[in-house]
Amino acid sequence: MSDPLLADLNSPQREAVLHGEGPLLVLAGAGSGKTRVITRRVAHLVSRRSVAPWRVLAVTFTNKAAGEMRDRLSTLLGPEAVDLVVSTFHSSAAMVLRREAEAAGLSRSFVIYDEGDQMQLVRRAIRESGVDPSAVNARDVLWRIDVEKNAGRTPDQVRVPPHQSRLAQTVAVYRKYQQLLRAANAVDFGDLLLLLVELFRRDEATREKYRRRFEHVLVDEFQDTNAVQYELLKLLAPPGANLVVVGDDDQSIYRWRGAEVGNILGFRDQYPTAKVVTLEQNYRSDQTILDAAHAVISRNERRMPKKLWTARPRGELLDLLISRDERGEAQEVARRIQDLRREGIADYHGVAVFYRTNAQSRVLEEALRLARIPYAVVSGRSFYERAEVKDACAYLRLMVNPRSDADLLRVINTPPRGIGDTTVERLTDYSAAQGVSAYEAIADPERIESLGKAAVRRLKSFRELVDQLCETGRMANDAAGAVERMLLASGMVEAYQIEGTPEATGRAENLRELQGAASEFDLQFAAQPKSKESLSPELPPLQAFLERISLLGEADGEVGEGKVSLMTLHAAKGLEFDMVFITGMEDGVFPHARALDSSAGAEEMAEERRLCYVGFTRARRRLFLSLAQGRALYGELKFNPPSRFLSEVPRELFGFEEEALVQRQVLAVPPRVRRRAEEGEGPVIDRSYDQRTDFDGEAEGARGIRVRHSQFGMGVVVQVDGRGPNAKLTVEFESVGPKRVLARFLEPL
DNA sequence: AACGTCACGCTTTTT
DNA sequence: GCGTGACGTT
Repeated sequence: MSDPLLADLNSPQREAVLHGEGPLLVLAGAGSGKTRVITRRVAHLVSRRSVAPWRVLAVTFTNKAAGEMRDRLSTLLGPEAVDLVVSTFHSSAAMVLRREAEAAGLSRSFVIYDEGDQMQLVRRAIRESGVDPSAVNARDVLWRIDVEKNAGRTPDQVRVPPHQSRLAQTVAVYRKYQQLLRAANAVDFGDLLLLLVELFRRDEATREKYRRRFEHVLVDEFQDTNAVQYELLKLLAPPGANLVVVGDDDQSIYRWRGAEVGNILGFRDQYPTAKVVTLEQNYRSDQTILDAAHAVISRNERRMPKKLWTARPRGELLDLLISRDERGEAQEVARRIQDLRREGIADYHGVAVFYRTNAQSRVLEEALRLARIPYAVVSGRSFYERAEVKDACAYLRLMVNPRSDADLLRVINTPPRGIGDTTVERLTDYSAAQGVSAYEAIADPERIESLGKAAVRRLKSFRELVDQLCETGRMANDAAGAVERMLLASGMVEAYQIEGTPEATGRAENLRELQGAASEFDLQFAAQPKSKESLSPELPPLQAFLERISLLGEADGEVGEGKVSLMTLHAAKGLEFDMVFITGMEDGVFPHARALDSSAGAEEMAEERRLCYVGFTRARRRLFLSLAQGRALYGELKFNPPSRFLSEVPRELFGFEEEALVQRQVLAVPPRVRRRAEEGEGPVIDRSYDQRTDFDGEAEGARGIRVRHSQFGMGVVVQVDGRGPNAKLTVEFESVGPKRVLARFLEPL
């Protein structure tokens, strides 16, 4: 037992690492060391069981996770780690698709379209598929296409029941959209997986080739896999194969992106021989935090039973912060952060503030700035989303693949060169009618009869520009040089310089930054050790760079050094902090109003609850839960009740004087609920009874009681007329003074 | 082609 | 309450 790969593992972890042949499901609770299990297992396979590194495929969801795993494996294995295939679903699929481009019906130089390109293409597909443009909405259609692709369905596989003309139209657009993608030699993110599934289904020889190659397949965050991803895994690893999936059903928070918790819950149905190992020892949080998390998550019905425990002490009690409104909340958070720092309990780096929706970040940022607390919003994107950067990328992709209509149309008049909407429309009409790409159409613009002389001339000169760029692209032996020449030839930088405004200067700087990113890439690319077993096909530097920026959002959501981190609860997954603040703990904010909607399925609420579990379990030492009594939402002031998740946490886990809060009339503890609470099992805030009918028969006695109205907030009943839910009450509100309202719109506190 | 204005609608967002 | 997209005006 002196093997250093095993020495510091607990017994289930070791069991997972040492597991021999066949499928394995590792149910890894939050903070239970799952990445450690995967990396050790891979290291063990290679160094103790003589598995060739290139026969191991480890798949993750994010580039960041893949990068971390690769780093850890390099440390464990040294140079041998180079041959391991550690990458995201999408990039490994892209690599295989490029290698097998012909069989998959693609050209090897296909480009990958992002959401903006997709949107543009959908709009065009709507126009060209003959469906009534006013009957469909491009956003909805794109969403639906994504859903179908995530489910693994091609247009032909979508079942349209009779009399569903709307769906039929959507499918027609989907079909056209696919044609346009193929014509442009482009794929979208969904295609990367779907086309590979199709290829593996159709072509047994190719499927066998990869089955043989990947003797061991390991999947991280398995709870987030969607139907196509699972299908791909099943094709690659038939029952009985060495497939190791690691995940936590309780942390499945991407259902709306197609993730299927059912994949992990039902894994044993697909892989009946799978061994199951459950990791429940948590190495991150104090017990109090784990107890709170468990109290919330255990209310979900469809989950694998497990309960985290720690060898660590109980730790501090939870803090509940209650503020008047969202600005008060932000100030309170800032104040607490300063306190923590002053008392030497935490440094900025160890503090994170989470919120349910991005819209909440603004007020928080303002308060932190005012308090001079350094912070960083972890969003993970932005740079590659800027218009000028996207334009530049469109040029780069054109250099590799001029048939890419989305890219060509994007930059045909960027910078302005007198090719207006009318000309573009005539061009696309022509190219659609002729069934050629826009690039092919402008080879000879005279053939487009509808065009005037000036337009023809301008299109010709644009075509020359594109050809020149393609030539440059072919000759380039590094990405940075190609970017530089593109920036010059396209006139982009020049146009911004002429404009001269501070904004334009900023844009020009961003373009330089892109060039900088390219040179950085070139250095890495040159230094990268290449093995002949590498899965990634040999790509010219510019193409490799493009592949990288298409598949890699940005320099992954960096948690700033010496800064407080601000992020959505979703973005928090996988991270950990000493101190965690979760703001907006109100029904309607978190859980989100959409999950509260009675028309929403219970699964929505279950997912919010999992999100809450994710949020809680990010905290190592202290967890601050914060709510505002009133909050500006969509431009109007809303008074939402405290989050139900708060009431699910046992009261003894909170470090406050309940009486004081009741006196401040912040916590609603109606007498009968209080009775249960005093018996020791009740929650702090219980609103499980139906408040709306609570005035029934008691209306006369309602005078003087405190109520809450969803619009007017807190108030006191001063007069009662009538009985039951339709009784008219006069209420003195704190915010707006006296109002007459119906009892059923009030919530007694 | 650039600007204005109006209406809408509105989580989360690994790739 | 704010940003986006669709339309209309100059």
